[in-house]
Amino acid sequence: MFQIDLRSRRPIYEQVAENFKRLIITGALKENQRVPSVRELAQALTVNPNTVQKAYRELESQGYFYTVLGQGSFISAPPKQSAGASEKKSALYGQLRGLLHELLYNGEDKGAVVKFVLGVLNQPQ
Amino acid sequence: MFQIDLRSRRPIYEQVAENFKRLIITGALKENQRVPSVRELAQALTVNPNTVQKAYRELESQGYFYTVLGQGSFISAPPKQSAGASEKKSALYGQLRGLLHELLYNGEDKGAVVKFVLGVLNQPQ
Amino acid sequence: MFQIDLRSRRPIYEQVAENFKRLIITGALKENQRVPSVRELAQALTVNPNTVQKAYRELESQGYFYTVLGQGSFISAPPKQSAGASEKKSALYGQLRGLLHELLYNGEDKGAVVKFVLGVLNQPQ
Amino acid sequence: MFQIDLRSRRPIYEQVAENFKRLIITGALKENQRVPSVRELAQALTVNPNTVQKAYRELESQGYFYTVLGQGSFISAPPKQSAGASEKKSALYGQLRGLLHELLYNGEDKGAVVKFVLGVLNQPQ
DNA sequence: GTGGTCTAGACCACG
DNA sequence: GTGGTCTAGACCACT
Repeated sequence: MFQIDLRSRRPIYEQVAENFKRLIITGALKENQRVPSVRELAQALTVNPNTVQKAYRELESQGYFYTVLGQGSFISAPPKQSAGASEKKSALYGQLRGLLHELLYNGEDKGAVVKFVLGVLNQPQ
Repeated sequence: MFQIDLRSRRPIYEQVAENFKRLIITGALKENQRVPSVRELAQALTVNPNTVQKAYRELESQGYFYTVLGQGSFISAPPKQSAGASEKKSALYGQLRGLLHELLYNGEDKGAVVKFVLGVLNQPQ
Repeated sequence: MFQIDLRSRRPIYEQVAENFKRLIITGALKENQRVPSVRELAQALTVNPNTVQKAYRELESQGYFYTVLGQGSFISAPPKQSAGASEKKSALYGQLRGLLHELLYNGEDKGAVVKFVLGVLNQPQ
Repeated sequence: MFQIDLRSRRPIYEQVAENFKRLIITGALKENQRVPSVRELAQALTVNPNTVQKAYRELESQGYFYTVLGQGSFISAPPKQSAGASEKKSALYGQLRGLLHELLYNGEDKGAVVKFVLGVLNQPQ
């Protein structure tokens, strides 16, 4: 499904959660699709089941997963426009600003950045 | 100078370093400008001098600061275009792609994103 | 494992790091081998764990060690031939030139130096 | 005469001493040649006279300089073969071994190293 | 048990 | 006064 880097300073459970978020956000995992069970994934990644469990709990609490008792975990629908959404989006915009500044600071050409952004935004989901 | 969140899970020294990086890449701190002494900043933030020291040390090892013995720490010049730079830039582009996807996933309009990006890129440094 | 000189002007953490580098570049410590835990080594050297930690941290940031959370620190693989490598090698050559001049200045015979160099280079790793 | 790097972590007085040693060892400064006065050199390098003074003291105590009261400092003759010499040479050989290992560890070719060493040793002093 | 963070407080070298 | 080192001791997150 994906690889985790045991050597990374980042906790494994965060890496697992991050990977799921990425797959969901990019559309690789669709709404209501079933995800592997904790034990299956733990075995596949050769990590402790507790670690995967922790990742799933986090994903569920952040609204990316939902769980049906006895059936497993599933991908949630994308968020509706709610009160908290604009708050989250402004946080994302803040990160985006920082990233753009960092690219410029590292000598990247503005045109290249714009081109890249347009390329990403226009690719079909 | 800036605020840190003592309650955050993020280590204090990382927050300090992150804030300095932000101020440097956005151009708020200029080349060769002196930064507060370890003791001064520690007092201002009400943290232990060792903690600030750790942040400064990291900033120095990453090339953002340089130190003159007995005189203090100073802002380094922006990185030259070296061989390692492209590696760093591709990492930044990877983060950028993820961020753009996340904005779209949260229902943000493509036009608004493009507008924001152009706004950031065109503002005078 | 090795000895450090508590009286030396050289910081303890640098001595520790230096010793590990020596063991790594001479091949005494192999890739992926586990190194003593911070606490173990601190006890063995009768220094503070923070001091050993600092050494390990530096070795990690310089690419000699890698860390697996909750499991310990390990020896990294030798560096790939990257762009920055030639820069480092030319620095080493500069030191080598100085060292050779110093040997000659101290009256050492050229033949003896050459013999020594060939001996070191040809010994099996 | 030479440049010092104020940004280096290395103390200025050590840099000054090191530079003199280098010039003496490579034969750029000859026996009995007069060196600049402390004040002259301090002005030329724009550093504190105390710092230059400290460097000169160190060079004198290590036998590279000798001082004639009221006339200034001069370059000493190369060391005769004394009891301490072999001790120093074995230390230099130790450093040499380390340097050679480090070059190999960084992927340098043995032939290139040998060629470099021969080149340095055969160049006229 | 592992590494990582933080504090309090002391001492040193450098300029 | 500046950064740098070190200790003792506490607490936390991860596996």
